[in-house]
Amino acid sequence: MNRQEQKLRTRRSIIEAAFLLLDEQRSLSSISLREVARAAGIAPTSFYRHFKDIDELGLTLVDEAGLALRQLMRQARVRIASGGGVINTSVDTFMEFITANNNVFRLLLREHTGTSMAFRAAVLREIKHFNVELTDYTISTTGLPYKIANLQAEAMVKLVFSAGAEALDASAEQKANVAERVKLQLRFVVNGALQAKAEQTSS
Amino acid sequence: MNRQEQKLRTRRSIIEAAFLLLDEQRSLSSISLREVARAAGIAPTSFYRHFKDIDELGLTLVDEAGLALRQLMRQARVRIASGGGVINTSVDTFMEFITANNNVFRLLLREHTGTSMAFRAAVLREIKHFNVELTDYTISTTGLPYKIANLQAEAMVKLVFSAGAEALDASAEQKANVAERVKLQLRFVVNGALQAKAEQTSS
DNA sequence: AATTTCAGCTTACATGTGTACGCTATTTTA
DNA sequence: TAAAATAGCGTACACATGTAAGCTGAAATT
Repeated sequence: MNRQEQKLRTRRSIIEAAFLLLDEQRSLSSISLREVARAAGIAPTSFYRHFKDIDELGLTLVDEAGLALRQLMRQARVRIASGGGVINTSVDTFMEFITANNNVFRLLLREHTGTSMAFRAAVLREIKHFNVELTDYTISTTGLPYKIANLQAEAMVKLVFSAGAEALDASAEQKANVAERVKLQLRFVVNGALQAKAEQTSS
Repeated sequence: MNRQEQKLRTRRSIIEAAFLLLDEQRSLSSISLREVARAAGIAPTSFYRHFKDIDELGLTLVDEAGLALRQLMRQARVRIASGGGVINTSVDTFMEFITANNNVFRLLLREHTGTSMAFRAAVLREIKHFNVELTDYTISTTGLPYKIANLQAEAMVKLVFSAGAEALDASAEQKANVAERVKLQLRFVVNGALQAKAEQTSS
């Protein structure tokens, strides 16, 4: 067996072990090097062959989570193109993501307000992606001026993430309920923004 | 000096020491009993004379933070009564609170998505207070039907808390900027909700 | 075939943790 | 004034942590 291959494989098992540890009760800052090593089936000191720090592993996890999120966006865009309503489709896709990638979203949520400046920054970067993309989309489909489109997009992303947080540990019915509510709230925002534009142009 | 008095005083110093420890880099789950005891100027084992657990201290802190938040609400209500616009006044009051009680808000924010189910529940209870009060207020001032008023209130609280999170570690200018933006977003929501009511009653 | 590289291991140590146990000094009660 | 209660202390222990040092065997290079 190739050496690089094996190393990559071990690296993977470290990352996946870490994700598994990030359940309901744990955050990045509370998982220890030894614990991860144990779960990955390697000696504590072997960890250093792959990551300088446990913080470096943390950043890697956030990046991976961001990647998954971007894939989600792409998926949502495809679905929107094939009809169904932007808000409906986006929220549904998001909720599916949360359900399927429970720990991934939990990581982003926790570290968004977590104790590590570096992790917070990394998560913020991912959220910014959402804002930018949604702003562009809004401008191109509704012709809203940038400022309003951007405010709208930011508000929508915040509401969806908040709803995600609520839905994270909820039952299927509760999730459906949260989804329904946030959809209505998003419509408030969209209609309010449209109205703001009308007022602005008529003055 | 009275004995109860002295005990209360020590208890206070434990609580305040803990709040001081909860700066930018620390969360409830990461402060240790010994650390708190050290900062409070007592022996580690004396801690148990006041709290069963360090978790019990945690819950106490969340409760105190919630109390401060409710005082904030009262203050906002007084200010609103003396004119200035609901949204403007509320957001400004909130931002002042965040600035003055930095660590208190940080605690609520962190534990809202934190690792302890008990802490999360405690924070959610405080947020629910906001929702209920704002819903009632909205119904009484605008006559919106309960469902819409509630959705609106929930969305507004979420947006304000998100903005608070953004403003937490920001400069004065950045804070002003965040405040301005969230005010506009809140207007989107309010107008959107009004429109929803109009549509509902006309159908 | 000989040499170098290196992923992973074992051992070891200093440090921080929660908390059990029992003591002391002072206040409170009887 | 004698007895009981108790806030706070010092000591002690078992345990987990991060990581330094050096070894091993297999893969890669020469």
